[in-house]
Amino acid sequence: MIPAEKTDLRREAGQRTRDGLRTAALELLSQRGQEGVTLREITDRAGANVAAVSYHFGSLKKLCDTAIEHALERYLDDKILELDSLASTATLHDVAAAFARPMVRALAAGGQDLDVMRTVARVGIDPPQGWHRLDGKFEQSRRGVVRVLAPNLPGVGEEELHFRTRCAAGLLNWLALAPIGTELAALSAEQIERLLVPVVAGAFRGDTPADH
Amino acid sequence: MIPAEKTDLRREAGQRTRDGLRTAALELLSQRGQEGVTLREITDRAGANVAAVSYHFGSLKKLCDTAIEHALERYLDDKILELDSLASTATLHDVAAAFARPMVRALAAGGQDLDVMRTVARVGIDPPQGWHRLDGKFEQSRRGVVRVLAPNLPGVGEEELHFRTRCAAGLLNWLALAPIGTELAALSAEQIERLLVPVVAGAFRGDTPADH
DNA sequence: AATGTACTCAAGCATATGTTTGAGTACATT
DNA sequence: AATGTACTCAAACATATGCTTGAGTACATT
Repeated sequence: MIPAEKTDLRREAGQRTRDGLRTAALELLSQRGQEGVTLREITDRAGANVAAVSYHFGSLKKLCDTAIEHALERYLDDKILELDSLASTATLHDVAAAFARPMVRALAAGGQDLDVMRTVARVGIDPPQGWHRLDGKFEQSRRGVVRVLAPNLPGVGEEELHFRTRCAAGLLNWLALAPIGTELAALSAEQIERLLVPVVAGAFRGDTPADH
Repeated sequence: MIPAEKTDLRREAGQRTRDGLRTAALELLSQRGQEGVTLREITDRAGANVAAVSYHFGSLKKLCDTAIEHALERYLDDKILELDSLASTATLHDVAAAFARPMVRALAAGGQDLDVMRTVARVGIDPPQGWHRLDGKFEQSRRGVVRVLAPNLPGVGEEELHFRTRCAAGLLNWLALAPIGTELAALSAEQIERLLVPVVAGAFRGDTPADH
């Protein structure tokens, strides 16, 4: 007799409700941001009762926090995995491609994957206070980029690499949020990558008058 | 007797109220975006009565539209002026510097200049429908960039130049909105420029494996 | 069969929000 | 001085919003 295998239909229904609310919240957060989300719009979309939010999450705020944190973790895990797959001999183009790939894939795929990216991008603009659980993964991701970037750009200081990394990340986030991203979404992942990776790589490399 | 020189104190007071409301609206729009702005917060900040918004602008929506359009026009005029000042012999670095300068100045100056940039950036994410009055200036600005960019990048197609221009603009907009912009604001305009222009120029130039 | 548990639901509550109203004030015009 | 105009203001209104309540249902445990 293994308790874990017991299927309590009530708990399953509750889990479905929670997932539905979380997904609906993510969708609206990705479109309108934290300020533009309303309780009833979420519950309507999820086919749930308004009271379900208080019951399962405590409040609308907590539901949004949960949805955002879930999205952030998916994003960071994806990004770290992509960077870790790089060999130490990775060229600048390889680094830029790995850096951009999660966003490229999300743009091409659309749907929930893109909702995740858009929500993460919005959080980059309006960062929630009092979140520190994912700080480690954030730092891990940043250090990962600088680590594989540095060998390709020996003349650039670490501080400047950091700045360029954040610029490149901002550029990708912008694509997720702005209309140009929607235009890109009509293309295939390969086409988006061909267009975008040179720009990211160029931002990493930088271009100073002394180069010529 | 010149009617234009008559000072009707009532009209002057009304103009002050309008300006105050518009400024307060811009400030809040730059911080929270269109969804996060409330009537009473604007009127409180402007020291005006709630009815003043309906009286002078018709509705909160129209006040916001006015504030946004005002900001957009200031931004576009500034940008076009900066690009027009470029000689035909401008280097890639010159182009990038001119392209980034309005944002660099706003970041260094802060205050209302930065509010304008932030609001413009937010509009880039959530574009208002039914606005076409400034379409011409928008196109003028875009064509201006491509025009001075093309001689520096003979191997890159016009479509790709357009894409890179939009990426670079997105990068700048991101700086205006995200916390990294606030961090930059501690620096002088020269320091920001030294850090940022190479990144913008690099994004323009692009970087493909064939280059090496 | 009896009790408890996990969840759902319609209705209601308090507050926040955009807008309107009608009176009132200060200035300009005649 | 009398009338009209441009504006301000406190109050009220209707709706939207987040949240709670108390009853009700379906399942699990004993």
